[in-house]
Order: sequence, then C-alpha cells, then structure tokens
Amino acid sequence: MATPSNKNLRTEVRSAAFEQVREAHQTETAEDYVEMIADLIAEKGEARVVDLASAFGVTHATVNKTIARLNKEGFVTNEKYRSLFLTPKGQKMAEACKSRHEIVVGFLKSIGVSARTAELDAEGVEHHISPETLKAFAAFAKKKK
Amino acid sequence: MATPSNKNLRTEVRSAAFEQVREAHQTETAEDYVEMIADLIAEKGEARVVDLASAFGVTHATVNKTIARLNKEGFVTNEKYRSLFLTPKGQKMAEACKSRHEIVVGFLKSIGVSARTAELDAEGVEHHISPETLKAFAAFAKKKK
DNA sequence: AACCAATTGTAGCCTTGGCTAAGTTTTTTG
DNA sequence: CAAAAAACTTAGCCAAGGCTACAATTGGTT
Repeated sequence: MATPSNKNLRTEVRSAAFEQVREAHQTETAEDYVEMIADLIAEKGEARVVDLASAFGVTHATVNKTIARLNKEGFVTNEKYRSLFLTPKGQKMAEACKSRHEIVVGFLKSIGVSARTAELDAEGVEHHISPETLKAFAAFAKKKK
Repeated sequence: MATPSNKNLRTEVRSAAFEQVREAHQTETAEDYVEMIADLIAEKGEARVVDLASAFGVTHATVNKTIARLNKEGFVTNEKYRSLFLTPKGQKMAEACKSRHEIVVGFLKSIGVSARTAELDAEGVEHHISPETLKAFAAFAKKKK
C-alpha cells in the first residue's frame, strides 16, 4: 500500500486512533491534577484538597479519591489532613503538561482564536495532541510571532 | 475586570474549562458511534455490531451496551439480531461530526502535519473544539489552499 | 432439514470519576 | 482555651465503558 487513497488511510488508521483516544483518557486526569498541584504550589505556596476541588469544579470527595489513585501510581505524596506534594515523577509530568498547554494556547491565539476560548479549548485538546502535531503548533506560532 | 492579566484570565476560566471537558466526554461516545454507523451504511450498505467492534477495537459486548444507551437516548434504532439504523436525530449528529472531523483533519494537514497523524489526532481533538475554534480552523485551511 | 459457524445478546465483573452523607481532624476565633 | 468553622477522610451510591464467559439466533452448506 504505497500510496493509499484517503479512504483506505482512514480505514487503516481508525482503530488505532480510537485506541489512542482511550489511552489519552487514562492519563488525562493524572495530567490535569499534577499540573494543577504544581500551579497551586507555585502561586500559593501549597496545594490543598479544597483548592483542587474548587479549581476543577468537583467535590472534595472526588478529589480525595483521585489523589489516592495518583499516590498509588507514584505521582503525589500526601499525609492525612496535610497539603499535597508532587513526587519527582509528578513534577516531571507537570512540567511537560504546562509546556504543552502553553504551546496549544499560544497556537490557538496565533490563528485568531480569542484568549478565553483558547484557554477553554486547550484544556480538552492538549491531551490529544501527538508530538508531531505539537511540534507543528510550536513552529507555526513561532513563525507567526 | 476589563483587561484581565493572562494569569487572572486563566484562573477565571479554569473550572469552566474542566466542566467543558467533562461535558465533551459525555457526548464523545455518542458522536463516534453515530458517525461510524453512518460511514458503515454509506460504505457497506449496513452497520452491524461486529463492524463497530472491529472499527473501534473493542469487544462486541461493549458495542452492545453502548448501542443500548444510544437507543435509549434516541440516536439509534435496532431490532434484535439485525443491523443498526440512525434516527433522524442520530443522522443529524453524524453529519455535523463528519463535517467537523474533515475540517480538523484538513486543518492539521494544512499546517504541515502528516496525513496519518492528522487522522490519529483529529479523532481525539475534534470533540473538544468549540464553534469559534472550528471556524478559525476552517478559515485558515481555506486561505492556505 | 440439519448442522455449524458467525453474529448477536446477556450476565456479571472491574475501574474511573462523579455524587451525598456522615464522621474526624485541624484551625480559627470569640 | 473551648467552641465553631473549615478542611479532610471515609463509606457507599451511580453511570459509563471496558472485559470474559456463556446463551441464543441467524444464515450458509451440505
């Protein structure tokens, strides 16, 4: 299949695409939480359950359950009734996410999307951007500037 | 707050963004299924459970459960052991999704992303694109052509 | 017509990520 | 410093979307 038609390409790639989406969904929450924890520590000196709940718009019970999972998976450390910290693994992930987020927001603005919408859409879009596309975004936004 | 700083904007918009993502996740499956059913009917004359399972890379049991939900929600009609059909509501949704999908793929290609990656990423990205951003994508791809 | 393979359906399990409600611990404040 | 408020934990519920295993139906072949 040296030069597949668009239709064949689409068919061929289909199930891989859906699998990629399912994988992204599994890391999405972890990414959002570590990034938010890093932001909160940077902005306010500490990250508390109540801050995360308010930032995500969910209840503190939900935050608690998620934190337990992130702890188990080695992204977060926490002592009972105390504020949250990132492990080195969590910090690394947070940095990558922050950078990716900024690239996506900057790119959307550079093609004329409003700042508000850029923020809103970036939050959903960023988890589904491959390295190749991210590179294209960064290159375009840079050229545009 | 007439001219909010970037930081304030981000904070202000945050929880709305996450809520938007959660909403998108709730419609995502419905959108993928109706679009796939429409494609299958167009390509092969009918849409069967087994085709959907293979296209999405999941088991037929999973497809079955999802179809039951889509039926309950009025997107799909099905008789036992027969192929699947879209309701008018489902057809309308399928058309909107197909169009949006094509815009996203075309746009990604227009900024230099390979056809394969464009397809892969579009599948995840398309559910998180607001009308404003979609418009910007379409305008850019058109200008580029 | 009967059998076999493929397809479809059903039951039951798991994880994630929501929620409410009730109980603890910490912190603030009168 | 004791009481009230705030923050946190825990338990238990729900729906979605995965899965395996088994049951039922359909459709082709012989």
